[in-house]
Amino acid sequence: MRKVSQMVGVSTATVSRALKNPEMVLPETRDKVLKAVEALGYRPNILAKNFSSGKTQTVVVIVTDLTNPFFSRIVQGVEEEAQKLGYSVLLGDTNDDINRERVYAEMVLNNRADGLIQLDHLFPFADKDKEIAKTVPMVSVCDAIDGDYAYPYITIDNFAASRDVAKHLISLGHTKIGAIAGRDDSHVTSDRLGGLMRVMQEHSIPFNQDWFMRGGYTKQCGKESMEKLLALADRPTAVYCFSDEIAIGAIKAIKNHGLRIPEDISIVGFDNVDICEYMDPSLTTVDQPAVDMGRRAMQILFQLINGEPIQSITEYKPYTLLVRDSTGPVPN
Amino acid sequence: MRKVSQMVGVSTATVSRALKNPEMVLPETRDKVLKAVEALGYRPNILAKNFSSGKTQTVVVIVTDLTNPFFSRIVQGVEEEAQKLGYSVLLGDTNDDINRERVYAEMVLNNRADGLIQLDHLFPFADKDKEIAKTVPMVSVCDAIDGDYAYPYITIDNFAASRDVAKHLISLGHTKIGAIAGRDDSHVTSDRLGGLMRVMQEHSIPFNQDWFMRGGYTKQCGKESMEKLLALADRPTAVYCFSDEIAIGAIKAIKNHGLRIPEDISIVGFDNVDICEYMDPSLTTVDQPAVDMGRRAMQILFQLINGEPIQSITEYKPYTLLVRDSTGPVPN
DNA sequence: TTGTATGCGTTATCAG
DNA sequence: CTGATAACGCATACAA
Repeated sequence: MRKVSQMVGVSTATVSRALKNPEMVLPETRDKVLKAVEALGYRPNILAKNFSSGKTQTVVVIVTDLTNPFFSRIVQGVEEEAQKLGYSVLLGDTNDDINRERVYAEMVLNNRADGLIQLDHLFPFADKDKEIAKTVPMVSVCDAIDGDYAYPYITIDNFAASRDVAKHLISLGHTKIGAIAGRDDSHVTSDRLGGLMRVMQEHSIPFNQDWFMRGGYTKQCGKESMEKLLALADRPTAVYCFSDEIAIGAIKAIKNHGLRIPEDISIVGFDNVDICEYMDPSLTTVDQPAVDMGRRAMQILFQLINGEPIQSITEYKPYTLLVRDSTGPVPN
Repeated sequence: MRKVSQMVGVSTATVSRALKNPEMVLPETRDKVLKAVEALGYRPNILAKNFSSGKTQTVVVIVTDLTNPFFSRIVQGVEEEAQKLGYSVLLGDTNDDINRERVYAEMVLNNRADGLIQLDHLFPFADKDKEIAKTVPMVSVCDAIDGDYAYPYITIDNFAASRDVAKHLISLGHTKIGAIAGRDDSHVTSDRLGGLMRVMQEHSIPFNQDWFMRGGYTKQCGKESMEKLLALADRPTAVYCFSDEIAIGAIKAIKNHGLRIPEDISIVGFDNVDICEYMDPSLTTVDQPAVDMGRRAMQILFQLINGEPIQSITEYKPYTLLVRDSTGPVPN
């Protein structure tokens, strides 16, 4: 910048103004400065800018598993919006490791980032940082952050979505309904389970605890859980999987077992990732607007960072039950 | 930091040394400093550190489509290694938009990042930055950067892998072999196509240009390409897809068309993403060690950033042809 | 409108 | 071994 100012014969302050507040500078001077900038190939040093301003124009996104396409689509949404708002995205794939979660959360405390988007329900900070963490801009997607915090979050109405799933299965004649959940400690899980149980109860259908499995959101977990269900003497005729990944694993287990979908067992997934349409059979699932949720999370984080007021802590996005070929009438 | 120094009664320089070069400071002083740091909850301001050092300890990863699980696994590898080496990863999902590519590439020129990992073969910088770009630490994965550059890259021997695929199909009796490529302008494509054609030639099998389709690496493109092949009067009995995503789309098209795999048409994929094993039929594919490739790219980038010598521009990783159920004997 | 001067937090240099 | 001080590049308050 000094070189530019010398070349034009003005002060560095003028150069700075010409670039950042063009209207504060004579058009004539401005043009000369811009020409010199061009000629010298000057690039503002963002490090200095950040240092001086105390802002990084960067946000951290914490995700447990980037290979889950539902999460990667949310990240895409976050990033798209971040770029529009002039922010960069630091990726934090934790691989379910709590220590890495801490590392990424610390980035906000260290001024490496201005805010945090959590695609999980865990409070990512260490206990000793609890207090200071209350002041950091953070938004979560899908679920509220565990504990007594007031961070905003974007989600869908999991309870209502589950009711729709339950009604769909019951309308097909199913009464022996099982479920495979991803985690056993999140609101998402309890809301989805709650919606399912409520509707079953309304129809006087008993809920069999033996048909409720818990594990991760992965294909592998889905396969293992389904294998356990298949080993039961009395099996469910429909299984509601709390993610498409789980459903994919479950379907594999069922086919390995020599059974057909949906003739022998109906399967419902959750998320509506791309692959659902390409599955055989195509997967009945609940569509979550992943990209939109990511975008919206970034918008709200932006407001938080800039001290703007937030309308509401919880923001619900629309969901849709997509009935495809993996669900069918109950077998006789 | 000033507070800490005042509390202990030393200078800020001593505090800095106690934290960064503990051996340069009396153990006694050091302990006092560390205690004060703890007591005051002092956190080094990374912005200031970066500014002072001119380094960001950050790298940018440019990826065209994060939802492709092959890419997201490479990114996972990059990130894992980056964290080990003390670096953060700025994510740059370009969605095939050349402008976004530029934006991310500029981050290195602006001192927002110290290096760049390109998961694509495009030269990401604008023409005007061509010269300066030659000095930036950059590594690519899968393919060499287009143009006359000497950036290191990590890949597999695509030519040899394709030869293995071709031999496998020919050993099953196939002579009518088609292919669906992702792009028509990369080394990856020409190497894979070259390996296939070479082996066919060695077996005096003609290569039919009508059976060679080009498009993106997506499921959608795979489906569309396959539909065109199916519409042909004379169809291939085996189709080699240059990504698993393409293969998934192709399989859907074949099933929609009422044909069976592999009884009517054999399908080979590429990459060995997780879903391959869960497909019906499970997908014959070429395994690429995605996580390793990402890790290694980060290691080499690290060397580049630190001015260490690179052994070789090209680094080949081992691949494996995994024969599963989507390939079978040629139909009569 | 423009120039001068200062500060941001850390590290490095040099002196003590 | 430790203290004082300069320097990094930019933005801005204040002066002219």
